[in-house]
Amino acid sequence: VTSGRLPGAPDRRDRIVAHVDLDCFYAACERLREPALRGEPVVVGMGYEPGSDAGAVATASYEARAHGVESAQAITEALELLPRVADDPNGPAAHYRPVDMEYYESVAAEVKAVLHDAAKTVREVSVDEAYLDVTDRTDWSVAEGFGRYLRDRVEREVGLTASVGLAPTMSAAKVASDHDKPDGLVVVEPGEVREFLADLPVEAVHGVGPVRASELAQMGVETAGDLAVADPSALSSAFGERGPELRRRARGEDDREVTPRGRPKSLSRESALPDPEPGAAAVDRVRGLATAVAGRADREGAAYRTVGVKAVEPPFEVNTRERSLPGPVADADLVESVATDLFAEFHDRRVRKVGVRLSNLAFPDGEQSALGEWTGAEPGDGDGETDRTPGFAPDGRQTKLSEY
DNA sequence: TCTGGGGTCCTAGGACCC
DNA sequence: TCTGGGGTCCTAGGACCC
Repeated sequence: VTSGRLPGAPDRRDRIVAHVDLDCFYAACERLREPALRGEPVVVGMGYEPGSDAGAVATASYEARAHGVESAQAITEALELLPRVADDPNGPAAHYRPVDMEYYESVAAEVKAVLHDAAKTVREVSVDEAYLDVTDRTDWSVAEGFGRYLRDRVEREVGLTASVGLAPTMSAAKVASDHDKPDGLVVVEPGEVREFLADLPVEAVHGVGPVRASELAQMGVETAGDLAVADPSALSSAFGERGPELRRRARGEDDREVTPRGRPKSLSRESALPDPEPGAAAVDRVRGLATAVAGRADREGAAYRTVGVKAVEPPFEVNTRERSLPGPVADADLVESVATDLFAEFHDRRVRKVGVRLSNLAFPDGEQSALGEWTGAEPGDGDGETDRTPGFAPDGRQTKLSEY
C-alpha cells in the first residue's frame, strides 16, 4: 500500500517527533525580566491593567494554581482567591501583570532559534509550543538523552523550563509532553503508544474538548482506550468526519508529517466592551479594530477578499457576518466601511464584545512560502484557495470597490 | 465562575452552474 | 413540466486549541 506517498518522499512510518511546550510561558517571561518573581505566585492577565480588576487570566504560575487560579478565569475571581501582594502583604497573595506580547515574542524567538538549530523541521504551533522532526538527529535508543539535551539548551540559553515529549507521531508527542509538566520529559516508543494512551481520559486526545467529552461519556467512552475501540459508525454519526479521526488518534495512528506552518488563513482583532450598551461606542470600537487589523494585514503583506465582523451579545451569543469582495484588496478604508456596514444590524443591540476579521487571504509578493504551500496542505484540506485567485494581478487588486 | 484574544477546521443550507 | 446528479462558492455557526 503506497498510501499516496509522493515518490521520493521520506518514509513516515518511523519518525521521531518531539513536542516542546514552554511551561507557564507568560509567567515565566515575567520572571525572566523580574527575577524577584521567582517562586512567587504570578498571574498574567489579558485585558488587564495594573490596579484594575478587568480581564481574564492568561497564565498563572504553579504557585498561583495551587490556590485555584486557572487560565480563562476572570481576574475578579482570581483576586478573590489570591489578592494582589500590595493589598495583602501578609497573607497569600499574587503578583499581577498585564500581557506583554511583544516581549514574550522576543523571548519566544530565542527559543525558536534553539529549536531550529536542534531539528531539521520545526512546526511552530503557537508562541510557546512547537513540533520538531528529529528523526535524523537521534535514535530511539538515545531519545531520552536527546530530549534532555533540548530541555537543557532552552534552559541554559534562554532561561526557561520546557516540557518535552518524544513519540513516533505528532499527536502522541503532544500527549507525552503534556504528561509530566512542568519541566517534564516523556518518551513513548513506537509500539508503546496505544498502551500509553489507554488509561488517559478522552480529553487528553487532541480534538476532544468539553462538548465532545460529555457526548462520548454518554456513549460510555471515558478513556482514550475506550475511544480506541469505540464503534466507528457511532462515532461517525455523532461527530461526522471528525469521529473516525479522533478514534485513530486514540489508537496512536497519525500519519501527519511535521511541516513548517504555512501562511495564515485569516487575521482578526477583537475586544471586549466594558459596558454592553447599544450605541456609538461599539461602532467606534469596530472602526478601530478594522483599522488595526487592516494595518496588520498590510505589515504581513496580505491582501484579503472577505471582511467579517463579530458581535457577542450577553450572555455569550456569538453572531458573525461576513462579505466577500470580487477580488483581493488591501484597503483599510474599505475594511472600515464594510465592517461598519455589516455591524449596522447590531447598532441597537447590547454587545459585550466586537471583532473584525479578514479572510480569503492572498500574499501577492510572497515567496509562495516554498514548501509550506503544498506540503502543508493535507489531502482534503484543499479548498481550491489558490485556484480562486489565479495569478493575482498586482494592479487588478487595487480596483476601487467603494460600492461594497 | 457570567468568559480574553487569536487562530483552525468542519458542517449545513442556499445560490448557481453544468 | 420539477425530473436527476455533481460540483463550487458563500455565509453562519460551532467545537476546539493555545
